[in-house]
Amino acid sequence: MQPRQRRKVPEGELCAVCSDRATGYHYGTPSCNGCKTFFRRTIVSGHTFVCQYNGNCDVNKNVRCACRHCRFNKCLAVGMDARAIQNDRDRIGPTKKFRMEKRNSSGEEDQISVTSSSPQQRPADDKVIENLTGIEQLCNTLRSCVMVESKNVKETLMSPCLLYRMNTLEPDPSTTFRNLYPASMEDIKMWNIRELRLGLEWVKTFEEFVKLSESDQMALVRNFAFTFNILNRVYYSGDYGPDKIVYPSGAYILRQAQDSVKIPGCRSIYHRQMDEIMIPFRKLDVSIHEFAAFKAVLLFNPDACELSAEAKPDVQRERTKYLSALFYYISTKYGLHHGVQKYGQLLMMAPSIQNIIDQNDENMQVMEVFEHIWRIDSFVKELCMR
Amino acid sequence: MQPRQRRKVPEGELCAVCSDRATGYHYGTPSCNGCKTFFRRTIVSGHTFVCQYNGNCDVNKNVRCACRHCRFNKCLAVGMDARAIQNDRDRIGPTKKFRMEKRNSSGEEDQISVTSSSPQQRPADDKVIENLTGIEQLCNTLRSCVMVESKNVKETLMSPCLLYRMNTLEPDPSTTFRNLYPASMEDIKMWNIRELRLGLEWVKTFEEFVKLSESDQMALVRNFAFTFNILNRVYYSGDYGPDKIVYPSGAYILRQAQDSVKIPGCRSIYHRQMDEIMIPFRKLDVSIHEFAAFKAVLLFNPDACELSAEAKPDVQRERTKYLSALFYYISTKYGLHHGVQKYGQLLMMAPSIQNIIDQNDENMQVMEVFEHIWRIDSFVKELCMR
DNA sequence: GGAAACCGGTCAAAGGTCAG
DNA sequence: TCTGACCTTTGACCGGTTTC
Repeated sequence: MQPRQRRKVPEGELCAVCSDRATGYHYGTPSCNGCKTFFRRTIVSGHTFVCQYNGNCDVNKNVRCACRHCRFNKCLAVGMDARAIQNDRDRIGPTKKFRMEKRNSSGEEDQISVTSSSPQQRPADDKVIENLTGIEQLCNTLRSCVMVESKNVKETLMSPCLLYRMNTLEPDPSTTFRNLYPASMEDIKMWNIRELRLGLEWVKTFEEFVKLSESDQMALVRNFAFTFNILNRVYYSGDYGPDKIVYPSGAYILRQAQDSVKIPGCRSIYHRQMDEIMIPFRKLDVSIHEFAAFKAVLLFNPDACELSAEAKPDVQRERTKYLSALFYYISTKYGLHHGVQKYGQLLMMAPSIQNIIDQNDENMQVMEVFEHIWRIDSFVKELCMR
Repeated sequence: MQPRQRRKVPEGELCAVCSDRATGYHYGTPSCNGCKTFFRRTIVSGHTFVCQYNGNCDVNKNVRCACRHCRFNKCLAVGMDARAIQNDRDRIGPTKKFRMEKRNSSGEEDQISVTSSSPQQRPADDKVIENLTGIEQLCNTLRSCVMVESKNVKETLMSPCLLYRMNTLEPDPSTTFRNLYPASMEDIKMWNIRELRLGLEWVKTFEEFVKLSESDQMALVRNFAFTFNILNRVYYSGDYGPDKIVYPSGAYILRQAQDSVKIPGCRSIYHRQMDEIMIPFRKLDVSIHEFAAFKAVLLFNPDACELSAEAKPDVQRERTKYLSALFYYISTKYGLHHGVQKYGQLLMMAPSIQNIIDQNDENMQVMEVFEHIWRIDSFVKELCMR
């Protein structure tokens, strides 16, 4: 078992799911015997339930059996973690009637249950996710550090990765939260540049990325830079409701963008960032692990414009690697049936994101036409102009 | 469930109410299935009965149904405890075993549902795929039929679906293959219109689509029409190598589009249709089942522009339905490990497709500016112009 | 080494189903 | 309609393993 913290459940502690008396910490959450068993059975069987009502049924001791969909959702919501479910209890004991005899040739027997894991696969996938998550957290620290802005894109790609030299960096007070205030054009520009620079440091942590030729690196980065920017902006936005994107500094953008940040001739894409990315992320309850893996999938885009034909197979292979890791992470956490749905829904956010990025590109073209008014930073230009 | 004690009912114990064979302790009293169920239903429904006689009717196995008043009184008299009755539970779905009609010697599917359970599971998914495939094949026949072009989009959406009236239609000789030849602008226009009309017939086969309001139908259709067009074009293109898209008539488009079909000011998107859709489809060996399900996923886009907020949840639910069905189809066919990869790769084609569609939209804008030269068909305009 | 904590397994007894 | 044989689901309890 994982080194889960062993704690004593306080006398009188209640089940986080149904408020019955908790019998201990089960799957990481104080819970009663009923909810504990219900959660395990649901994961192991892979059952998926459909709410007969609106998906917001009450769950308490008296009615906990009334809607299995909402009960299971509550289990997940209060933090029950399916990874604490053990599937190989019979490693020594001969209690189990039938053992999965062997996976010779066909290998089809693992079609259905998550529990019959392919042993060589999951540890590797876990490692991948763990690694991505670590990088993600480093990134979150770097976001609030002083970053020199002297280098251009190519120079930055060639330089050693800042994420591994964080001890040499100092916090930047202009990034820290004081209070909410409407973002100015300057705020938005500052955060764009900062996030794009962060993105360059981030991509350098991928071994397979660094192996690519300079021009292939540029192709992937130019394809991905603004996606990285927008995804981080909305994912790490403070949650002040569905109508505000809030930067770490407290600067916010409203659904109906303030006049001061509107650009004539450009269609606002902020409301779409909220409706099609921020809200779905929150609804899907995307964890930092899933978020990091999703970004890796998007970075390794074999269809990136100007990517060389030679690099495509490698890029595709990396994408597949992160897709698999993401799937195993999600299906282990949520069970196969729910996992399949969450995985599908997450991936199907990609076309909407692409569409928003395309709209942004178009806006940049417009801004370029009025260059004398809306000067686009040269760094941003290098990364985002076609 | 508050079992007072864990005890087994002794062999040959009789029902305390009617002296039938007891199946266990129910509500604190050894009783038969009939009296157990009768007691619960009476309590839950709140019915009160009146005795037709003197209130002292005999209650035994043979006459226990004669007087419900006296049966219920006896239940109480022998100690059945209404406090052991619980609240309503969730539905559990069909309990009768059903056989898969497919003949399959390997007996593997017994793993899946030895005893069936919740309403939506694999058999439902199979049905979904089967249904989509049937429609897909009807579509392929309709593609080569004479189609009147008199109606506009809304009228077409209101009319009965042609796919169910194919016997009234005649083959259109202009669609049949004679020989390969370079497509003219007229060929391309003709096939665009034909495929878009086909798309309107196709969407009408979706029950959930037809249920939507007129404006929501329009939102989905306008979002999806050109995707349907391009996907069918490349999926059903004859395979004459990676550099040709070939219409059923034999008209072909080259990777480097012929001058005759180039539009000044517009970026060619044909090579991208080949590289990012046609070739991946072939590499992934996408079957007609998978292709049909993938299109259904793309049709039900909850982020479609101008889709009403009320319709979003329904659209999302449909998307999830087809995502699940697609996954189960693929994972059954390829096994979990390879299935996950194929599923992920297929879904991740969506952003590239979106990008191509966006480029096409932009081209349409350009064409519109030169309207006097490139007249866009009004039907196409209705479906594809923003 | 022993107690505490939490894992999965068990099965009597709840509720749900659907021909008859 | 109501009934009840037959089905699934539930959860208190148990033994085993791991962690202090």
